[in-house]
Amino acid sequence: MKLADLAAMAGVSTATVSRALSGHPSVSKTTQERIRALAREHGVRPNQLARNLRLRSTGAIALAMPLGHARTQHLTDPFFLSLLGFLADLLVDRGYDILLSRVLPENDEWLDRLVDSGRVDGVLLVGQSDQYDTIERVAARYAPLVVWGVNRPGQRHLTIGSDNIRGGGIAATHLLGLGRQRLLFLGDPAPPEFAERLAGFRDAAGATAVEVLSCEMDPDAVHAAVRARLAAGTAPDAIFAASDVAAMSALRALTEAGLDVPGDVAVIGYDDVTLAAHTSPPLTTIRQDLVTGTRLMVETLLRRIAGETATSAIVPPELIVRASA
Amino acid sequence: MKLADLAAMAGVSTATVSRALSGHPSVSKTTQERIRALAREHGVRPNQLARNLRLRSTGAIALAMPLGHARTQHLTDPFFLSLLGFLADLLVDRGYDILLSRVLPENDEWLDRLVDSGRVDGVLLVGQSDQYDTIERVAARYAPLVVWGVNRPGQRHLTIGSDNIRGGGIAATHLLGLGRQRLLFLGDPAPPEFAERLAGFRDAAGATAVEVLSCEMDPDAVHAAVRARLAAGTAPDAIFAASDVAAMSALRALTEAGLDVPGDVAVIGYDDVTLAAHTSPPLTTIRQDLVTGTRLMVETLLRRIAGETATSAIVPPELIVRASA
DNA sequence: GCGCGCCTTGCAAACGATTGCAGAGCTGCT
DNA sequence: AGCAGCTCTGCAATCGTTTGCAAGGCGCGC
Repeated sequence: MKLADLAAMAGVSTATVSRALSGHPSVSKTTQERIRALAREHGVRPNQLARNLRLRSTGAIALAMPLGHARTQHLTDPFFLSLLGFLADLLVDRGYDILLSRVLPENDEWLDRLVDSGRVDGVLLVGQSDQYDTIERVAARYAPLVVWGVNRPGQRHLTIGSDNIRGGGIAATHLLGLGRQRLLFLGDPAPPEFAERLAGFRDAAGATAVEVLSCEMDPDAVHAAVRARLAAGTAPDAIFAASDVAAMSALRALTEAGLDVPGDVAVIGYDDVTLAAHTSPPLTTIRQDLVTGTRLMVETLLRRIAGETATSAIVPPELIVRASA
Repeated sequence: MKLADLAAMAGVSTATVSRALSGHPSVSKTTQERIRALAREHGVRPNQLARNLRLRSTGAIALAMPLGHARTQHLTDPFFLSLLGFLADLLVDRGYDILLSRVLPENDEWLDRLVDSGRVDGVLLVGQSDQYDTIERVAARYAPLVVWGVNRPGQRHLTIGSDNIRGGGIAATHLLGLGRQRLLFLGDPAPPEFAERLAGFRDAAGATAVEVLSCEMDPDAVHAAVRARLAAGTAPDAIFAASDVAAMSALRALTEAGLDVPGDVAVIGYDDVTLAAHTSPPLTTIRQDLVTGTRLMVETLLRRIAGETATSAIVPPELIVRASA
């Protein structure tokens, strides 16, 4: 049932109906009441699509995770899911809906399509993956875009993220403090955030060599990689995993190989997902403060939507010492 | 940049541009190529809103969780989040976007607004909460609506869900088999799925009395409720929690009270969320098969969108025995 | 009695796409 | 030459709102 139908029934124009329903002051109290009552009675609900088209605003925010590197990584990834959960709560509280969008960057148009589709008022991206240049290009012409990820010097697009270099450094320092000497970085060093974690790790390791075990971030792939590595020769005595999920796969592979954690091998993860506190042994990890981070993302985005200025921000990572290292 | 602009540049009508971009056979190869090239060069991307309005289809599915009972329950709830993850993967694979929608049922219009907004081609609901009647009413006039929840005799709306009565029964049987006598059901018995779990539990308990500790499903509330109950008098020797999250809160309260699980009190949860395997002790629980469940939801919904018939379905629950009971 | 201003309401133009129908131009056949 | 038939393109309506502008009706003051 559309406004025009109601207008016909009420014997007025659709213009009047529209104004009555939106409480426009220029329509008389009596007509307003009459139309309101009629609308309730017949269950009239304006088509949002038409409304959005006319108003050029939608009340929706797009949320996407570019899966450039890890095609196999799914939305079921715990880190993404909890980020999503926090963001969803915050946005819903502010009256926005969330468009969870399809992103498989087969070409460099995906982000253009998203921002130009007219379906959303702003875009939130989780991770830059291998799409840094695309994001940079689009951000130059489209303001309401905020990314969870790394911030490089001279970067144009707004990011909120944890200090990955620092986080990597903290991990290395902690492991060295435990007297570990054969350090191994586990994960895909290609995505920017992981690259920074590795860089910070190497930096703080100083003279101590860092072995890199590069693999896809999918749990089975990580598990297989670690198992192969353990079969290949002298085990490391410390593993710094690029994510908690990777760390958990490592834990499993180590246990299966009969190695004790942290006795034989210390393991440290990244993210502090909810699960990390419950693995056995409980995972020592570098926490990303998602409560603060997601709040900043939403605030920054809303500021940009309102046409105000905003800046990137970095939330400090924190070492959470549990039992695995 | 809209089609009309491109049309002006190319010296043709917007009609031709539209047809060229959509590969309509009635526009000549040469014009098609020329317009395509021009479009690429100037980054023309059709406004989806206008397109959807005209076509009366959107390529998006709404996903919502009515929070009638548990106002405090957030989207960060692990069960909802993993359901969301599975659904998102499935829908995205089929080319649909997901509109994660604001649902706070302050009145009984929320679902009408969602289906009449024109923004989605179909609606997926997680849980019926206290909105059973509303859902029933809307389903009578709106076909593409599928709900995760309970199925009652004579129900009109399509549901996919696990057999909660059976699940409750399995829990009771297992606990009685362990020789437990003082059974306690923990959770809010109001939402239909929880009510059924309790009913099945009671039924299978037979002559053995079942105490009900009713509380909000928010973790802190559950924890407080269990603590108060333990302080109040003789502890139960078995707890059946309405969800894994509630079970985990119970675990914490029991440990704090110096009780051993499962020595003093056996604990059994519901859902088998990822976390359940990693609590200490690992949680015995009733698994809901989400892989099958979500696949059925999506298939059923797509069938309804296509105008075909479809029926409700029930996936069997399964007892996962770990260490807590 | 007339004109001014106020209160309501309606007309019609947006918003930006898609598509049925008609017509323009061309070829080819008789 | 004339006409049928085919290929391509454009006109204009349509989807369902919102809103600037203008106008109708009415009261009131002079």
